[in-house]
Amino acid sequence: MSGVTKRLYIKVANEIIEQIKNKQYEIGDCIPPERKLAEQLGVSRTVVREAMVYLEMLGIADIRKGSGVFVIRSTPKMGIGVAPEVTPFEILEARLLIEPELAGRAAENNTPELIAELSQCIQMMESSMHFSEESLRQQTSVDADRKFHKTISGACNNPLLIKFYTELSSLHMEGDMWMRMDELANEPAARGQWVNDHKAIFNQIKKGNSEKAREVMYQHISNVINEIAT
Amino acid sequence: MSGVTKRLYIKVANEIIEQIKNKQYEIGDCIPPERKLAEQLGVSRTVVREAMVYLEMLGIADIRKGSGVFVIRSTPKMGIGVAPEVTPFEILEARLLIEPELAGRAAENNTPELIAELSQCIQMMESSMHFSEESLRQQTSVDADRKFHKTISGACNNPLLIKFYTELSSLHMEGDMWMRMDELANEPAARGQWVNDHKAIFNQIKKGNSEKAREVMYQHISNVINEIAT
DNA sequence: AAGCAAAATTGGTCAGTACAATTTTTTTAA
DNA sequence: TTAAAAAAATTGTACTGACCAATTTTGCTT
Repeated sequence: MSGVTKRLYIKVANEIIEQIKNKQYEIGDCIPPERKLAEQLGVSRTVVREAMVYLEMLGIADIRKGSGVFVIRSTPKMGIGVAPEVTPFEILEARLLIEPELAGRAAENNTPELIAELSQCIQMMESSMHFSEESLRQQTSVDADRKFHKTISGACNNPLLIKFYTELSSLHMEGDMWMRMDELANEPAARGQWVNDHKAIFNQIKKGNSEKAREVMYQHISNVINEIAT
Repeated sequence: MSGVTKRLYIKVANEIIEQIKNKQYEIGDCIPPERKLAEQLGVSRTVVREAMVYLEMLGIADIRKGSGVFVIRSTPKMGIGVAPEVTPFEILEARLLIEPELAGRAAENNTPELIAELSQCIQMMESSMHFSEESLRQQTSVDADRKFHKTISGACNNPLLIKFYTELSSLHMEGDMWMRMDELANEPAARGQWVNDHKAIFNQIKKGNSEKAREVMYQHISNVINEIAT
């Protein structure tokens, strides 16, 4: 084990993970009971329990009351792990790959409900353009944009792709990406382009033209990249 | 809060998350101290602490000794969250989207080190074909395949895409996907095709032809899908 | 008003106790 | 001898009270 860790339970958890990787405990085995672990590692049962909560979240341990703690895997399960450091540009690169596929799939699964939802988003975008109050206008257009893209992702019929999009989306909201995108959406010229992009995407999805839908979505993300880059 | 949850700390954590979403605590605020929370929710401080470990892992809480627990976000940060239920076919669909892009980018960043590593993988694959011992043959070829694709992903210069590939890869290893892929790789005919696919990918990356690299990778994944589907 | 020291607050850790679910052992009866 | 039932041991779950360490707040001194 390396480095100084703030909380003890992290140390304990890492210790156990290391032991698992060293094949001291195989997958399917159960690790020593809390009381023994506490004694072995020279810590209280409290921190061992916290370490178990940690290992359980990582998907490494399966805790069974009355039986013991069993090893499921040696590395954190998918969906869990450190989030990589990413730049806004890298996010957009990933969107450029993922979103056209989502749009294409949405076009292939263009149910009336989907069309209705997307149509509502477009209406929101258009009406927001004439709002007098600036802050409300921004909020409305941002909300509409998020819902538009999220709705499309939901229609792709592949939970993995949905998850990938969700991760991308959450990254946007974390940083100041949205603010910068709002800024550009503020300039009336860009604003028009922005709404037109979404309309084009909507129309191709509505028509069920998946190939075109992919194209216009690609173009849309490209536009966003260009406008942010300038 | 809905449903019966086994562990108390999950209940407590969900309760707090709900309160955050209901704007009882804003982002940046600090939630009540452990002792008060324990009293309010009618549980012991122990389970409140476990709930805090949970919230900290979710990226929702920032725990500062001596100060308090501060709210960072209202939803789990990227990279954290339940893994969706996916079928093998959905995994391959996602690979069909991601991996050609990775191959294309690898072709654009084809450093000598990359070529050397990939070349090594190809050699492993070829030599494994003549192994007499069956189990060793399988293990070697599977290892080589994993390393080949992983190496390519590492060359894409985008941590997000790397993470996506890593998640896909981990999903493969969880289920029995690899076993099925091994089965098909066992049949000598498919085995030759399989090695040829990788050679073709390698050659295009080596040549720096990103467009062709995308194509052959797409073809490779498609082949895998077809052979598994039959 | 500014600086500093004491006190209060708050998370981190510990030890011990009781309880509930499960597993193992022992007992009992066929 | 075997199989079912009962008892005991094991193991995770939860609670309590105490003490420590880092931080913040308070209040006093200058």
